[in-house]
Amino acid sequence: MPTLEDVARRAGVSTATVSKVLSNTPYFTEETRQKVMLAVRELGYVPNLAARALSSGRTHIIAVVFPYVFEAIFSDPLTMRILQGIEAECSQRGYNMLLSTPRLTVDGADDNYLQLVQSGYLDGVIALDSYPVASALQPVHDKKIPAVAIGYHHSDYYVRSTDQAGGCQLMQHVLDLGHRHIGIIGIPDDMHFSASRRMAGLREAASTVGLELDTLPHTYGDWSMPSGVTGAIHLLTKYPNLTALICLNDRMAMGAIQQAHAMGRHVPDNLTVVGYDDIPTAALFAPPLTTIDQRAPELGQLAARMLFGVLNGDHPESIELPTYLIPRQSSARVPD
Amino acid sequence: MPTLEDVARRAGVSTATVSKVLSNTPYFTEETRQKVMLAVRELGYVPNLAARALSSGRTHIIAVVFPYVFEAIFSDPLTMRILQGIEAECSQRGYNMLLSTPRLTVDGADDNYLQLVQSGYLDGVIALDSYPVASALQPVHDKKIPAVAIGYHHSDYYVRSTDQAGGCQLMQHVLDLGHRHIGIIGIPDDMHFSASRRMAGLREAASTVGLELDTLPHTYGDWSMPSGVTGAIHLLTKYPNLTALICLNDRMAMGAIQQAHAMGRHVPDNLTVVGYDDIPTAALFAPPLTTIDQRAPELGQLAARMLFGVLNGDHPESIELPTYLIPRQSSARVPD
DNA sequence: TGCTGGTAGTTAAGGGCTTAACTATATAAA
DNA sequence: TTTATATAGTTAAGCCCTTAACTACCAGCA
Repeated sequence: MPTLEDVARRAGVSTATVSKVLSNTPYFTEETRQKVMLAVRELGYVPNLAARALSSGRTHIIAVVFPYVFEAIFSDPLTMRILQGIEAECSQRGYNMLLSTPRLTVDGADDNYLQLVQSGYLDGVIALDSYPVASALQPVHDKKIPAVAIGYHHSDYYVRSTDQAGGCQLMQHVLDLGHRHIGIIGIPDDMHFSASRRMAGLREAASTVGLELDTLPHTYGDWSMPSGVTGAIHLLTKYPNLTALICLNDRMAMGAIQQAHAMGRHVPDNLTVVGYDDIPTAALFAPPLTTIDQRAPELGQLAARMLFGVLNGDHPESIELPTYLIPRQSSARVPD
Repeated sequence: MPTLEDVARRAGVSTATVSKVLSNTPYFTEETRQKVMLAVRELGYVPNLAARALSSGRTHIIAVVFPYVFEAIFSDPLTMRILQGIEAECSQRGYNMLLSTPRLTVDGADDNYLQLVQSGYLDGVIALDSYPVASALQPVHDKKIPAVAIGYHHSDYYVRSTDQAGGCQLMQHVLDLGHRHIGIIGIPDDMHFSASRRMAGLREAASTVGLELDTLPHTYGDWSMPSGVTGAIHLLTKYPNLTALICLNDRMAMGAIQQAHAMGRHVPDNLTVVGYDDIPTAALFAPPLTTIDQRAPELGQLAARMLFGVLNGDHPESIELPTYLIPRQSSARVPD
């Protein structure tokens, strides 16, 4: 592989000149530029990124961090949509995405991840940071690496969805349809910040009609579809008079609907079920799912833009992205 | 940040000793090892990966390449499952995954990708390489970087699913249920190798009952759900006597089912629809989808294992992974 | 004329690690 | 006793690039 020196020799200039021409520094004659570029092309020169990284301290790699907590992060369709948003920005700016999935426990992240963060390999980090158990960005902040959080752990820069408002919209929708016997399939409060915000939203909306959230029948799942099934069994058996089920994500809602059907309840005639996230499948489900769109790709895209802003020395404002109620056929007016 | 030299000074040995102890070279007294490790711990030393890469030529980074052709790769749930398999192996071996999504056209891949491949950043590459338009691994092979293909482009090492056998199983299932008026929603042959293999499988099975595949009504989609809707409109309108629809992936099948319902056909009583891939949603769909499981996570995992084999100087055997028919409720015996 | 300041390019010092080549000692074999 | 060999550690070159500091030149101006 040709090196800078080869190019310099061929172009009849110093390596410094080549380096500077390539990084588009001013103060060079057009002629020198041409000479250098010609040599680069003739030799098929491509800079060695490791050398560049060592010498300049910039790797052009950003890490995208999806912590692994109680569930493989890859089973969540949201992950991909966020990733897609980030990818679009990175590829446009010539940055590379390193995908890291640290195992996160109360003791913090695993050693592999810690090493990676300390290794000097990363120009910046974007992390899904919403697990109360620990912050994936902690070691990143300690090392003073530019970082953007998607979520609720403390970070100078973050993007997040207005989860509380989303929860509020969802409950409001159900209440507007006349439901008062409402069951909740949630997530343990200490598992996920977004979940507890959504719960707070539910509580807020419920209180406007004098309903106390904590008195409503509720159970906990783990985001997965099967846990929605289990949750529905529990609630519908114990509280057969329920007319609506609010689930904190779409996959649990889909599980709940499936189980409701299996138990002879018809959705939505006989039972309203709503979810959260608007994953691609939600629209295709039978019945199509009423849910909250939290604009996941935008979340990723904005996080990436913010990070590049920080890398350029800016101090971008953190962002809260609004949510949108997507009413579909899984929710209906309470039967008289 | 402490460097090797700091550690060496503190431990009272040379930098070479530290380096070798850390990389677990033989010929050191237990005492020296302890001294070095102690100094490492006391200083919180973490090797600088860029320096290590520059000097050793190994970065501990492998690229996972999902080319971008006519559809954002992130909209395919398969992608994630493959990624999951790869991730499991990498994290276990302390390798990092760089996610790259080159834009692939007849002129080859985009410059960003080409640069990345040439940059010396990559110890190895795993690529989804099934697009006839171009091979994402071409530049990787040219550069003699160890690589494993998931797909059909030429590569010394590859894993692939037995797509033809899968197509065969799918058609056989439909034939066994007594269907003879069968419509196909496929993919243009020159779009995707796997798709054309699956078609070959359909053809093979059809011929065993004297049915000529090319005489069957067929149309083309692009893997997406909406294209399944369009395909179903086309086929069911023009050929109302069809009793079965074979779709080359699940998303198109789900679109087709949705459209069939909209047109007053009941699946499966009135129309059998089958898909391919067994994406997570397939089991949750209404009705649950009969499909082919191609073991995507294993595909990823095996590819990663193979790559690490190659990196260790082995010459692993390429692998063809069998497919499994998953009969569910979207297919039924042809009505008399 | 002498000075300032902008333009064009060079020199050379790192950046932090790996590793080939070497030295030095202890042990075993001849 | 000498020689070969395994063990234990060191020295220093090299990986390829960036960049601070420097030289050299020229135009403009008091």
